[in-house]
Amino acid sequence: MSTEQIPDLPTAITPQSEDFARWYVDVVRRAELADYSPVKGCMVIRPYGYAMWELIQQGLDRRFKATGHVNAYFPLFIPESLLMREADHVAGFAPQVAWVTHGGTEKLEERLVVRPTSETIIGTMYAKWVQSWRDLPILINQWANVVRWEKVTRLFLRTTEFLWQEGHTAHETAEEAQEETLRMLAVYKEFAENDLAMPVIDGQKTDSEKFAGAERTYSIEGLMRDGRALQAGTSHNLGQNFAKVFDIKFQARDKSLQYVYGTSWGVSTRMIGAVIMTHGDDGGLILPPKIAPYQVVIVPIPRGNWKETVLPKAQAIRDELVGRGIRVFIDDRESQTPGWKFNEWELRGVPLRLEIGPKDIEKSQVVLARRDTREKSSASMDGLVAHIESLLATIQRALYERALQFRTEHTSSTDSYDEFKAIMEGRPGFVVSPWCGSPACEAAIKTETQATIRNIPFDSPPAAGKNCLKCGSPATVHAWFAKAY
RNA sequence: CGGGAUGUAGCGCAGCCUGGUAGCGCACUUGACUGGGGGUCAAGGGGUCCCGGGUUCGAAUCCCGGCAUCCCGACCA
Repeated sequence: MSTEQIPDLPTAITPQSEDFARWYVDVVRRAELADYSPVKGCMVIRPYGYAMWELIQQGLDRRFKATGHVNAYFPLFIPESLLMREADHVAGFAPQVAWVTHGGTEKLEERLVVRPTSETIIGTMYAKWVQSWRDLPILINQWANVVRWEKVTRLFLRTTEFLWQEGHTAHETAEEAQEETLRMLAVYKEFAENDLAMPVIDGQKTDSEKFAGAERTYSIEGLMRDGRALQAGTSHNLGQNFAKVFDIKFQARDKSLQYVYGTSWGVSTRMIGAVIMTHGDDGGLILPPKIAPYQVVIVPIPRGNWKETVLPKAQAIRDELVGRGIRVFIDDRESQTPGWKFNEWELRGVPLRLEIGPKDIEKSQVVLARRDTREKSSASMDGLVAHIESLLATIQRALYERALQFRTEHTSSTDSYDEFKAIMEGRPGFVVSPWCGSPACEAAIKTETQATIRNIPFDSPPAAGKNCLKCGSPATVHAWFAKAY
């Protein structure tokens, strides 16, 4: 079996090195993942992009169910008085909510907000549903859209309306709530690494970056190919904050009246943006097989009476692959040449392309082209399905390894602020540095370098004996800094 | 909300300085030949030149006002 490297060809896409932001938009639009809409700040998720979201949903939903959660649906509208109850929550979200003031022509007695997140409305319902410790825990997830009136929007990363899931749980004890918070963060990490092939740093957010109304916030953070970090998921331990405000009380085993301990956790369509920027190259999108709408695209080579010879063979292969649960598309359009299709499907990130023509049929083989390595090789028809299955698994693994290597190469550590500043100006990425825990130092670093603390990883090295990067006083932890989206 | 730029065919742009029939590339339609890395030829369709006002015989072009979008900063999944 011979292997050859596919030659580079110019695409309609701005190279990453020239302008990463533009590369990103070019890819999203040319790959037909999403498009701008006439509505300010809102995008249309096109079928190809939505198929990715459906695969992400399936992967996560299966994991949520496996950890005991069930799905439900709560209203899109939240009365003003509910949103306003929790002080920190109000301060965090009031500036960016959309208001509904009229129903038809009539002015509403009480304004409604379009949910920016659902802690308040769900908390209100939990107060009705919980009386006894026997009613706990409540483990509910919701797949929904939310609206946040952001000033700046970017396709998938930050739009006025976006799709997400939000889990909201209520527990008997603080320990249980903390376990749940960390359990779901671990689910996110495992999903990101296994299905998205995106290595992430899991850890705790600093106070200044934590969710409005939470006691503790945790996140997973990925590193994009331009060296900027992206928060890909968050999990919050709400303590008893919302329980006290919404009066979610239960009678405990010792007959006393107690407030529940809450958590909430979410990931959004932003994950699609994360995948694009973790794996993509100048040829366009590169999709991990597990979330690729088409894992294999078959391009039949139209020659002579190909419809009688090549096409049936391609269809037979397709049927066999589909029978094994592989997502396959035969691109038998006559309006495009094979070369055009090769480029198109590479641009759209399909992990594996299968070419089959008269020459292959003579030799009882096909040609396989990997998107990640851009290698082409021939493969025998015998055992083809098993070969493709193993290749897809190899690609999935290779993408993760490549992303992990990129992150390792773009992670440094320093105790010196001068060096820190130099790194942030030059080759960006994660920088691990000792920090005293003071919000003032954190804020000063952000102002001076644009870098923020992404989180404090669970496996962060001990900081005993170290001094804070910024102020020089004794450090309490090693924090992971980066410029972020 | 501050600083900068840009609005011309679906997309990317030229034309504007120096006013005179609205163009180019890609895409699209029809047909033929093609087809193993973005094919060739032929024939076509498509315009509120962002909006409003002004100057002028005549405005995409000059002047005034507005709006929108994008980029850079402060807020964010």
